[in-house]
Amino acid sequence: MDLTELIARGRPRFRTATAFVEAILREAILTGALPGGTPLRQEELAASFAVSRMPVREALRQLEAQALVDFAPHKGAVVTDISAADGADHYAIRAALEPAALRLSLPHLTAADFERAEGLLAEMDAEPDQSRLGELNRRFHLTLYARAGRPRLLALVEQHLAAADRYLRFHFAALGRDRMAQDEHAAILAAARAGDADEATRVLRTHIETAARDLERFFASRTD
Amino acid sequence: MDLTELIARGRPRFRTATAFVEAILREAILTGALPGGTPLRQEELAASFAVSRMPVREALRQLEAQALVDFAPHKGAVVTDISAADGADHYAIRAALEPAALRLSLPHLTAADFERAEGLLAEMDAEPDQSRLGELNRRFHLTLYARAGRPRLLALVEQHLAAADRYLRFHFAALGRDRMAQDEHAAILAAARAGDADEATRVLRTHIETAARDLERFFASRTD
DNA sequence: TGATTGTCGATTGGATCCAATTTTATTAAG
DNA sequence: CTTAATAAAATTGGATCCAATCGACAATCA
Repeated sequence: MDLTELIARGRPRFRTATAFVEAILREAILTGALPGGTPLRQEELAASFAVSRMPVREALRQLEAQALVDFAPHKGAVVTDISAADGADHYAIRAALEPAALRLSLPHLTAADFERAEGLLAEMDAEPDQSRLGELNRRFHLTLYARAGRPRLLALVEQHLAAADRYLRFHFAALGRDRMAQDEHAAILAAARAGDADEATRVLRTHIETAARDLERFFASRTD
Repeated sequence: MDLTELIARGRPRFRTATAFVEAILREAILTGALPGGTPLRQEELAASFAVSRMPVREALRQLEAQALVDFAPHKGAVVTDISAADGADHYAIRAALEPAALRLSLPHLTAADFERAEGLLAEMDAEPDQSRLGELNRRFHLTLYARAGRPRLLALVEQHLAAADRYLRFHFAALGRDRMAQDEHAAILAAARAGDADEATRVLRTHIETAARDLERFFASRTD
């Protein structure tokens, strides 16, 4: 288990030990540093974080509610496994939520927002580090939804965008970065800029559903 | 604070004290027994539940992740306030998720499922107790989505359906039970039975959006 | 030989205790 | 009388300790 790097920096950035542990663990799970199925022993984690078992326990509880770990009474916590079915589940949620968020947000997007989104696309084209692409992709999407004025909806979208990051590496493995759908991103941005909500949400939904199908195909070919 | 009745029965139904506390608190919040804004003192709750403060803390953490309580460091937990904005947020999420769930579920619904849904509508017509209507309404909706085969999506839908229950009482206060949209429910069921996914999801979305507008109007008239 | 039961080790769940922080009450100054 | 500073009380965050439960392995019996 290689959490030491993540732990080393940024300890005092957090108000409470629980928040600290929770943030680092979530990061580790979403980036794949802690793969699905990894058992999370409380004492071991507590030693790594140099805290007692209690903040670890509370952090694990919160991660459980976010569906990032599975909790079994007296058995312990395990990093939620990724699977074809789970991936399809996440993408189905994204396909439902994100077009709705975009539709609400679009009328209130400013020129500066579009500039920022376009900048993020350019960054993605130039970014060599695969692990940072997920965050850029997330920020691009969230920029377009940011003006929806629905905090809960946005929190849900952000959560499932982050969860989808766990599957992003499979897209790379299967298709390479060329297929990272930059053209689709550009099409979404263009339609949004033109104020065409129907077209923008349609392209966005297709974008997400295409990614879901790619993922499904990858898993299907892998089980052979 | 009147939790004693809820606490008294059904203590040994749960495997752990944390699960027990969490279930009762969620029930109390969703039914309105604990109104929005209520501060949740750990020691006080621990005494009520006859446990120590620790299971209370873990339960509160989980409820925080479910957006039912707000947590502030060193300040404590407070039952999340209901408001026009928050209600609109929940209904926006429902309007996005539920049609998607219905569309996935519809092709796999059986005759028995439709029977069950119809039975629930009949029960709603006959039910005099307002507090049980929320659960019946929830079960009607969930019956239609149950075959979606997407556990996470269904869990999200269930969570936000339950959250919407907190606003159901306002519908009663404003419109009375006649306006409880039984005709809309019947229309959704009829379209689903006919296998018309487009019509069923359209009516469902309208159903949710109408409820959202009613709620908004009620809040608007209330602030005068 | 195979199934069942019992014991031991490991791990989590829960309780109590202490520390840190916030809030409230109090006092002093303007 | 209001306000600022400060001290005391209340409340939460974290650590340590004990109890309960689960898993594995061994011993026993059919």
